[in-house]
Amino acid sequence: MSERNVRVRFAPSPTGYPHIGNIRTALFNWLFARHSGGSFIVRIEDTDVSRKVKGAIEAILDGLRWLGIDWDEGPDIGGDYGPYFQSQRLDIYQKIARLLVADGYAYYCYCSPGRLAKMRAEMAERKESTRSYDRHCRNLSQEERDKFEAQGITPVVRFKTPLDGETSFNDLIKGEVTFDNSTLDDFVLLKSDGYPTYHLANIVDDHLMEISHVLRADEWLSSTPRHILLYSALAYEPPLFTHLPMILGSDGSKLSKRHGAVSITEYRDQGYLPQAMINFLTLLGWSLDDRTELFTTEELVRHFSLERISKTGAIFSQDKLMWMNGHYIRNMSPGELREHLLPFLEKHLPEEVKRPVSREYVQQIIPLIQERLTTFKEAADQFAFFFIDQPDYEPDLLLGKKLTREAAIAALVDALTQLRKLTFEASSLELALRPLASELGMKTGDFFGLLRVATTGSTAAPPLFQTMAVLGKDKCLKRIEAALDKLRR
RNA sequence: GGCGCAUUCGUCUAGCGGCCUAGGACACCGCCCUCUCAAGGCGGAGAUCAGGGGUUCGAAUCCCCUAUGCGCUACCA
Repeated sequence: MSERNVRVRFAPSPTGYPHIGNIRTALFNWLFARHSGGSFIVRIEDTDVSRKVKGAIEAILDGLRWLGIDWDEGPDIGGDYGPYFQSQRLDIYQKIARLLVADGYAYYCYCSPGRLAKMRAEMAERKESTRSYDRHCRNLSQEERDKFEAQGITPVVRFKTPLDGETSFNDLIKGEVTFDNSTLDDFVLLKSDGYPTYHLANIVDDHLMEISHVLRADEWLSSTPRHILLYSALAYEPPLFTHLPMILGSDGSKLSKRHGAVSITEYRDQGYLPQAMINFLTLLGWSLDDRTELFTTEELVRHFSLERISKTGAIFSQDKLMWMNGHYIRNMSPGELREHLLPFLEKHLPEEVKRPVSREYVQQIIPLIQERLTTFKEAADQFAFFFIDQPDYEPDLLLGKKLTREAAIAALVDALTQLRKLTFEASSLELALRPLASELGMKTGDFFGLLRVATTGSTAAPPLFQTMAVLGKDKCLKRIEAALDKLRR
């Protein structure tokens, strides 16, 4: 097996949005494939008809594409091992299920969902250690079977799990894991609607598609002995298993919607960079050493190794993601940043702002906002004052803590007369305004603070003179006049 | 309940018997820079390595027990 080429797969189920945890699994598979020069395959596990969600496949694939994760075989591009939709491989699973029954490794079960539910309820009530199928149909006589068939019941196919012995396997990160067969139940292989369960389809396809390594989430560890048993019943050679630590929510349980955004597309829409997501997600469960944590994708591919995947689940830290995203934004060229930012501004700036948003103008504000950004969507709100007509704020904001109304008015009036005479460049603005502060008997900080609120509507903004220069004389004078109005009212 | 996996600063992690009086990063606090906010620089606080037994000259690192957490326990994946 180890001599074989690396062939790994990402096998999402189209039952919802592209969950961050699933995407991370895809990412690890992809990194491993690219690192070892193997193949990365996408296979759609659409065997649950009732839970199928329209548009889910495209959303998942889009998420991967956005991150730059590409595949060598898959639903859209095909490949030598297709089809890559399990719903198109039903005949294969059915044939193998029949084979398993014929060989005595599986059997037909006619139990109704109702009987099963009742049985489990009773078991729970009696506090029995086992809460799974009671093997009612495991040893049905031909006669009994005929009776059920005559009633028109479509059976499911169940695996005939060995009653004793144990099953163990060597997980590449967990090591040797052993289960008593007696703790395993006779799980369903083929449902009554003719679709296979995960267990059957997974094993059959991994074998047929010559998958060499299975890297999947930790939650699968418990079903691995069933899979091993199936491989052996089918006389297939099992792949190498690696169970990945899970991504957890802030309370330490499996990351889910109640923890906040869990779909990769939400992060895209909030204005996170693919590079930041890749870097961050990889570090949730993998590390190179004791200090490196900023990686390009190429570096990740170069260094990635199964041995350095950690064993424990990791809590998803929004804080660190935001820091990392800010880091990548700061490292962009102004032109790149502008192109990334523009669509977000178009979409999220207040309606009153004329569209299309001016590229040249955005180019001008980039140097002022670049180091202040953490996400693009946030920029549309935080720096809207650059675009709108008049910022909206409470008059008291102009006064701050120590300024009296009279002093503020006097300062703004003087500033206005000075400003009217000036050309709006950062240097000339500073040259005129700095002395004015002392003439007014104000500290520069207080005076500039006042002007900052008047011109931007906020106490926190990029450097004042540059901001005013970009805003332009006309806008600044109008805003200061408006500020005076607020104070006099 | 049963089975399985896990357990190092609040969080992500380094550590695979002596280099550890446990290193880095995010977050937090302070200082510097400074017109505010950031960014950046410097510094600080923060983990008796879940607890208890062993093994060893020596254990965060190996073994056992306990506790806790998480996962699985569907005709879902």
